[in-house]
Amino acid sequence: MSSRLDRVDLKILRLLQNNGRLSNAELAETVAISPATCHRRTQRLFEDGFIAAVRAMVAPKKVAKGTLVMVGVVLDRSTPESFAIFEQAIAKLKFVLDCHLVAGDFDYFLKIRVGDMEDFNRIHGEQLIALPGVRQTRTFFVMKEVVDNAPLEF
Amino acid sequence: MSSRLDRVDLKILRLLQNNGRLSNAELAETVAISPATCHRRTQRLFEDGFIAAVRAMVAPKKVAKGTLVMVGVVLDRSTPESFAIFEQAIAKLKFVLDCHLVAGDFDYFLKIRVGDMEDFNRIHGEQLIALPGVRQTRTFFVMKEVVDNAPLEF
DNA sequence: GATGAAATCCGAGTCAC
DNA sequence: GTGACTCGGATTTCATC
Repeated sequence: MSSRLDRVDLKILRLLQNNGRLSNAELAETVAISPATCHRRTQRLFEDGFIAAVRAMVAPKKVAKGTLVMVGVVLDRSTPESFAIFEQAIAKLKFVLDCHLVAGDFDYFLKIRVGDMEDFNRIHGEQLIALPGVRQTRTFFVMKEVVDNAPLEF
Repeated sequence: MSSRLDRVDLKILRLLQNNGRLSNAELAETVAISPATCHRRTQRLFEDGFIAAVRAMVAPKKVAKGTLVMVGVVLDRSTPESFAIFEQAIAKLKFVLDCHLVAGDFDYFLKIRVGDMEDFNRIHGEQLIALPGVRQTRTFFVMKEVVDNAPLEF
């Protein structure tokens, strides 16, 4: 099923991670194999699921999503049912970039992108605390994005 | 400098965000304009910085980075100097995907990807608590990734 | 079973309009 | 903004190891 990766595969993965628009010809030259082979290798990386997707990273500030907020969520009850219902509801909120079930003082951690603080306050009041089973939320406004979404190192 | 976006531009942005490998021809057909026009539009979106980058999303589990951890960090002192030194040091740690300066109970929030818990424990002991000015860290192991890195909605 | 050379075909990028 | 034209790359075929 999941075949192993050799040096060349890893090189291709890293190159495409840094620039998903590299042409097959450029890739082939950089990793020093023929275009035909490179094409086959790359195709296999997609087919075998090593590359989940290729995405254009839209600059958040350019589309009025310049404000980042982290939110810790505690539910009323820690039952599988509560979790399932909460997760279903979360999936519909498009401003939620991350939602992770965690061990510790919170049940969930959310990473949210909105236009500004006012925007967030409205969303918080109307949508977050209204989520099923939410006992409390703790909001951490991001004052500075030091590293956001760094490429995976492997 | 930062020109306005019309319907067509927004469509192109959203399409490329969902599939950064769409050819210009496919794009043009989907948004119902000529390839030449589409090409110029897309080029402009890059030049004007609306698309910061195009990246292949490598499946973390496939490259032994299947364990996600959120870490809250408190520094000894909340001075600009402490912050600057900490941020400089963080930038060198390749396993840190996110690092955000936040308002609230913590100074920084980190999002970290490692191979497994053992891996994290080593890193925590050897690298995280050793970061300059760190008073304490609070670790939140992610037990379930409900939503990770969802595409931006705009 | 993988590779690279060659051959075909299609899209990128540029032009005039 | 469109349509046409040219060139280079994507993709397939095939012989080879």
